Amino acid sequence: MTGVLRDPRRGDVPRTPARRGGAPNLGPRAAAGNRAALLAAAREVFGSAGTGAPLSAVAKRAGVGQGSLYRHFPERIDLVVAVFEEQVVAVEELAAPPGIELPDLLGLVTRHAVDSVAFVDLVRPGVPDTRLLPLGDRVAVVLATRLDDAIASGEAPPGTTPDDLLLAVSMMAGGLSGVAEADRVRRAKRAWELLGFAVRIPAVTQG
Amino acid sequence: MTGVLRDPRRGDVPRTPARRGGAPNLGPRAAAGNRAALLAAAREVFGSAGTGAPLSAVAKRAGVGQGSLYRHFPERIDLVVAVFEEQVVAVEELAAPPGIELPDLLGLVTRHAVDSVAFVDLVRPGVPDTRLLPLGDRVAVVLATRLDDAIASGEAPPGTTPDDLLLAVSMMAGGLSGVAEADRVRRAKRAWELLGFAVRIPAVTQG
Amino acid sequence: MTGVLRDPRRGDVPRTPARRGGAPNLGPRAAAGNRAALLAAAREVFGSAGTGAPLSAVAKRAGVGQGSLYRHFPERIDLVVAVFEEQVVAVEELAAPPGIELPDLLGLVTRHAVDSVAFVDLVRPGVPDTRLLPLGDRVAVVLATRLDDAIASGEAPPGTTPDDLLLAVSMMAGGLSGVAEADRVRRAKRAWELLGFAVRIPAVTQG
Amino acid sequence: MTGVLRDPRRGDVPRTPARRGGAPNLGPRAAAGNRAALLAAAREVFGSAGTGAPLSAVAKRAGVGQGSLYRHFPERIDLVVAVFEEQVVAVEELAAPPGIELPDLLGLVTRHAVDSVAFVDLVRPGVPDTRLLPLGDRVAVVLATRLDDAIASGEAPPGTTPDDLLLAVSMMAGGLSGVAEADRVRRAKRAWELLGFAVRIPAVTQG
DNA sequence: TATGAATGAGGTTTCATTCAT
DNA sequence: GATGAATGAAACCTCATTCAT
Repeated sequence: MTGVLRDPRRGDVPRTPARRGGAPNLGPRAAAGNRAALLAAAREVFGSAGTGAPLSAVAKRAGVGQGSLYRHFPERIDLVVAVFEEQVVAVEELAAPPGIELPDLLGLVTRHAVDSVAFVDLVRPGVPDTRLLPLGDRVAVVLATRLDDAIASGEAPPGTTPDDLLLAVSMMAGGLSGVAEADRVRRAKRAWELLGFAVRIPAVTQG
Repeated sequence: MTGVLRDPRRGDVPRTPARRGGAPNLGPRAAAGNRAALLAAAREVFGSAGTGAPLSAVAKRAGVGQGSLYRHFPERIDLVVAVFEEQVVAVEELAAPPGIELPDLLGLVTRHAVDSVAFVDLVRPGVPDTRLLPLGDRVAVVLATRLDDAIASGEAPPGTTPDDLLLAVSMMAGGLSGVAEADRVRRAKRAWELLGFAVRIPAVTQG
Repeated sequence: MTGVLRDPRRGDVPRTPARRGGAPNLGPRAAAGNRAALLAAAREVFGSAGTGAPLSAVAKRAGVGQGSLYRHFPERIDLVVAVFEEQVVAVEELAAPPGIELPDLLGLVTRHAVDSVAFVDLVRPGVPDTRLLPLGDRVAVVLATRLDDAIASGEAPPGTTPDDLLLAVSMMAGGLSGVAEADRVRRAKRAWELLGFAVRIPAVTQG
Repeated sequence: MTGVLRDPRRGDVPRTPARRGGAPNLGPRAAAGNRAALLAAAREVFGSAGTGAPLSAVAKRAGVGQGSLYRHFPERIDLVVAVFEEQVVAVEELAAPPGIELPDLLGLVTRHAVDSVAFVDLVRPGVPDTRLLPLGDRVAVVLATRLDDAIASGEAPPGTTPDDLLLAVSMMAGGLSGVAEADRVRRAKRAWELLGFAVRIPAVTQG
């Protein structure tokens, strides 16, 4: 009862009860919906303000209490990873059928980059956290499977290595950073032209 | 008694977020077991982190939902009282047979104090809640029954009053607060020496 | 500009300017006064709520912004140490003149304990932070200088060691914890009687 | 460029709280030197932590009071502009003599990008502040003067427009973001290869 | 009745900005 | 003109408590 330097947030200090009107507690049924809402909100917030955006903004946009955000995603990185994971999965799924070619894959990646400033963070090496690297690797693996065909058909420059693919993606994304929404697609297309890659950018985000 | 509080940041988080039907709801049959588990968990958590420890830690350690904790113990003080009650009962039971003497009783109380930082809360007057006082009184009553004999046999200083007994107990406990587990027993023994009381500390908590 | 997982508090997120009416900025001249006010506030807040009390309460009671508190005392322990340091210095100063005896020193320590629940934290070993130990040691050193005389004159029990002095102090303080203000002095006196020490408790805190 | 941001929690704290007359106030004579120190500090801090880094870190690294920073650069953007301006001037000066070619200019720009994460902010359009655009334009103007010669000599791809030059620069910078210091030059070189430009990167920042 | 998720108040800490000296 | 302290808004995170299932 008289501990020195205990965690001060735990202790003799009386807390006032929570819950005094406000949003109703919808119970556990809201869990899945809340998680989805948080992901969607994070996608938008991170997309426009970067992955360092205030988490309180994410919670607010999701219409969810701060505590719920932390229950689902205890650390910022958990949320970041979850957001990127969705996009990586989308790329992997797109690559599943055999007829898909590199321009389609680059196109989807480009679409994600156009929709979210934060996407660059995924494909660049040297990132501080270990859980992002595997995601970048997964993208690299998928892209690499179509590289030889693309070079053969002139849709990628000869001499392109798998590493170059990720470099090219981050360069394309770099060309978008700070660019107004309306100009992004045009800039992205020109970036790929300068790099000598063919791309087919879908109209809307798939998955 | 060790490692009671795991990193709380990792605590309540659902690993598989929308998993339905996680732990089996045993219904009413679990009630008695849950109550016991909560008490045991509270004894350990309060023992190492004080009676102000997070209740979520108690529920987690008991392997019980938060709601169940609140059903059994609507307020924090209910849980605190229940935990102390166990110890008081143990003292009373120890005192039942006629051959038991003051050093045995003080020894058991000391054992409780050594095992739990929170025990001081019980034996000191002026505590914010009124339900702790009767518990302290019950201890006082039990101890007082053996006081005269103890004085007569030199196991307590002459002139000791019943009030002094509780004061001495809280002094002994004060000498323990903040002391590492390993040193507690030694310190407790020296404390009783300084006070001039004989004690016989049992090896493990009885009851 | 697009760093992943930078410290989120530093970044692209626009901040709104501070300073919109409120307390006037009195300039650096307020520094010394603020520090003193913070110390006084901490003494009171820690004294009644323990050293784990909310720092915001300290800042508020001092009439000082949160930021100023952190400028002067970047971590909680800095404030705790500063508060205790004052009391230790007071004991050391009291001990300076030759005529002072152990009962006077114990009396001052008792006065501090009576005035502040938190004082126990200082004299007990095993405390998590390394900066508190030296303060406890300083008290021990001062008290030890008068121990032999005190034993010789019957003001301390024969066989008392310097270590016992600190144990006795924390026992006395333990006897006070949770006790209402009005009863503290009486309890402290009785505690010292039980321990067999003579004390002379001053009427008000010196220093 | 390394270890720019010391632990901020230890930062502005007064070690000796009430010490009067700490650093000597040199008065107006310090003005020019302070401005230069602030610029140098900002270059390093922004270079490693981005243009959103704490201004207090800049002031501290410059060894200058917070107030002085605000006197010289009332808003963050003023400091950002001033930092970039230096680099633009360096490019312009490099371009002054007639023998200089596009690979030299791109090389200098690349050097700046390699040395500073924040350089991307300059060459991308759509940046929130209007005062960065002119700087980007000045770079564009300078680069454009050598474009035709570069195309003619095969040092730039045929069909490159002046706009493409800035896009290419921001792409190269995008390829660097988040990359460890040691790998930057290698990545930058490969980026220019993918883009089909010749560059001559100087060993150290000029100007 | 048990479960476990939701909520939000309140504590901590940082940092942009102002201002007396 | 320089200094360095003050201020407070806002972000972070925890945890007591409620409530749908």
